Amino acid sequence: MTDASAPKTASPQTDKRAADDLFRILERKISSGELEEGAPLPPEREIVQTYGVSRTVVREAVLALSNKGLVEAKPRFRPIVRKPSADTALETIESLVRRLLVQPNGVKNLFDTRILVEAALVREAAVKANKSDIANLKTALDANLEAISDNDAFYRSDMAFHAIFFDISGNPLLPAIHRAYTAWLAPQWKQMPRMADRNRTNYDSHKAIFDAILMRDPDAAEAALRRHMTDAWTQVQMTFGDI
Amino acid sequence: MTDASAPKTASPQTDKRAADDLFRILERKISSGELEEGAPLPPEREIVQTYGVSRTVVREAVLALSNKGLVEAKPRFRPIVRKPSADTALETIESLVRRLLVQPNGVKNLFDTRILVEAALVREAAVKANKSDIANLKTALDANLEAISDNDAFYRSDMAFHAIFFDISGNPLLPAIHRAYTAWLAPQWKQMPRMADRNRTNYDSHKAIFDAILMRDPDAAEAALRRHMTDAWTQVQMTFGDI
DNA sequence: AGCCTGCTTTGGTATGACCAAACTAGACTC
DNA sequence: GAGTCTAGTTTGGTCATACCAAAGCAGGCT
Repeated sequence: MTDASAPKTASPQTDKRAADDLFRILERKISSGELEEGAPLPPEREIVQTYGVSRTVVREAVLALSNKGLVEAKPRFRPIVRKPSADTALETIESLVRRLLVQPNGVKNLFDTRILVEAALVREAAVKANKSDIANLKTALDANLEAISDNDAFYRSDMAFHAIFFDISGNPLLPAIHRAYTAWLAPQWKQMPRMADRNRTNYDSHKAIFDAILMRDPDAAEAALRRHMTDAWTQVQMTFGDI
Repeated sequence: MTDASAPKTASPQTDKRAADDLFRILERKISSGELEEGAPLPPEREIVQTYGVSRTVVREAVLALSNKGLVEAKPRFRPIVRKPSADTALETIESLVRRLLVQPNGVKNLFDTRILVEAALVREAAVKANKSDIANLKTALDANLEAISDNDAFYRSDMAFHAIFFDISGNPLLPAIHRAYTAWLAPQWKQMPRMADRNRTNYDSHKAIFDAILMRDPDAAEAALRRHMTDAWTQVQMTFGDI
C-alpha cells in the first residue's frame, strides 16, 4: 500500500532534490505535532515505503533533520523527535561558533557582546528586580562566599550568580543565551588558574554589583559589572599571554 | 591507487559512523585552509578513492558540511568551501529560530532581546560615538526624511539607521546580529501597513534618539529608543490583532 | 521469576547502475 | 581565427540490493 503517485524508476530529477522535499515533509509533520516530541521516527525502510523514495533519500532527509536539531539521532537508534528550543537552536551552531572563536579577536568579540548584554541586564535588575530576584542574588552571593576555597565549587556558584541576571526578565531566550556564553567561553576560562584570592576578588565584585542593585542604582550596577568583566578579561589575557 | 589501508568490505562498524569521521576530516581540511575558501570540494568519487569509503559515506559527510554551513551546495554543482562567518552561523539556525518564533510570545521574546541590545548600543553611542559615527547617523536620518513618502525606501533607510548602532563598536558580531534580527522579524513588519504619517512618526523617533546622542545623554537616548521600539511593537500588535 | 539463546528489526555501509544537468573539447561555420 | 554547435565526459542525485553488527524480542531453559 501507500504506493502513492511517485514515479518508481530513477527519478527524472527536475530542479530540486527529492531529499529536500522529504525533509520538508518530515519537518512539517514534526512541527504540526503529527510526529510527537520524544517519539521515534518511523524506521527508514517504512518511510521508503510510505513516500516511494529510496533509502538514500530518506537517510539524507533524516540526516538533515538531525543536523538542524529537529531530531536527535544517536549512533544506532531510531531518531527521536525533538521540538526546537532556544537551547537546541544554539547547540546547532556550536561548532560554527567554535570556529569563529579561533579567528583573530574572536573570543574578545564574543566576550564584548556578553558585557554589552549583561550590562544591560544588571541595569534592568537595578530598576526592576523584585524581592524574589534579590533574594536569589543574595543566596548566590552567599554561595560564592562559602565556595571561595573550593575552585570548582566557586566556578559553579560564579556562573549561578551571573545566570540570575539572565533569568530575571522572564524572557526564555536569555537563559539560553547565558548557557551559550558560558559554554563557548568556558574553554578559555577553564585553563585559567583559580586561586582563592582571585575568588575573593570576584566575590567582592559580585557583592559590589549586588549592592548597587540594592541601592537601585543602574549606573553603579553597570559600572561594577563592567569592572568585574574587564577584570576577568585581563585575567584571561594574563593566562594566555595574548589572544 | 590510494587504496590506503581501509578494509574494503562492509566495514566492521565499531562505535561511531564513518561518515562522522570523514566529516571531521573534511572539517579540519577546511578550517586549516588546505581546502581554500571559494574552491570546490573534490568530486565525490575522488573522495571515495582518497579515503577508501563508500559514496554513501561521502555524501552524508558532505551533506553534514553543507548543513553546518561549511560548504555551499547548490543543487547540481560541486560544493563550494565557505569559511564560517557570524552570518553563516546565524543562517544555520534560521529554520530553528523560525520555529521558535511561532511559539507563544516567540516574536515578542525575540523583539525584547533586540530592545535590550539596541538600548545598550544607543547608550554606548551616546557616550562614545565619534564624529564619523554621528555623521553617518545624520546621513541616515536625512535619508529617512527624504523617503517618508516612499514606503519601500523608508523601510530600507529605517533599517540602515538602526544598523549604524550595530556598527559603531566595530565588533563584527553585532552587524550580523542586526541582520539576523531584521531577517527574523521581517515577516511581521512586512505585512504592517506603512503610511506616510507612520513614517513621519518613526522619523521623529529616530531624530529624538539622534538628538539625545548629540547631547551625549545616554539615559535620554535609551528612553527615546525604548519609546520608539515599544511604539513599533504596538503597531505590529494592532496589525495582527494579537500575537 | 529470571537468565540465556537465537531470530528479527534497524541503522550504517558498500556496490553498482542510471539519469540529467554541467562541463569540455573538438568539429563546424562565417 | 573567433564564435558556435555538438557529442562525449564529468559529476551530483537517486535507486536498488546486499551485508554487518548492535538492539530489541520472544520463546525456552534453569
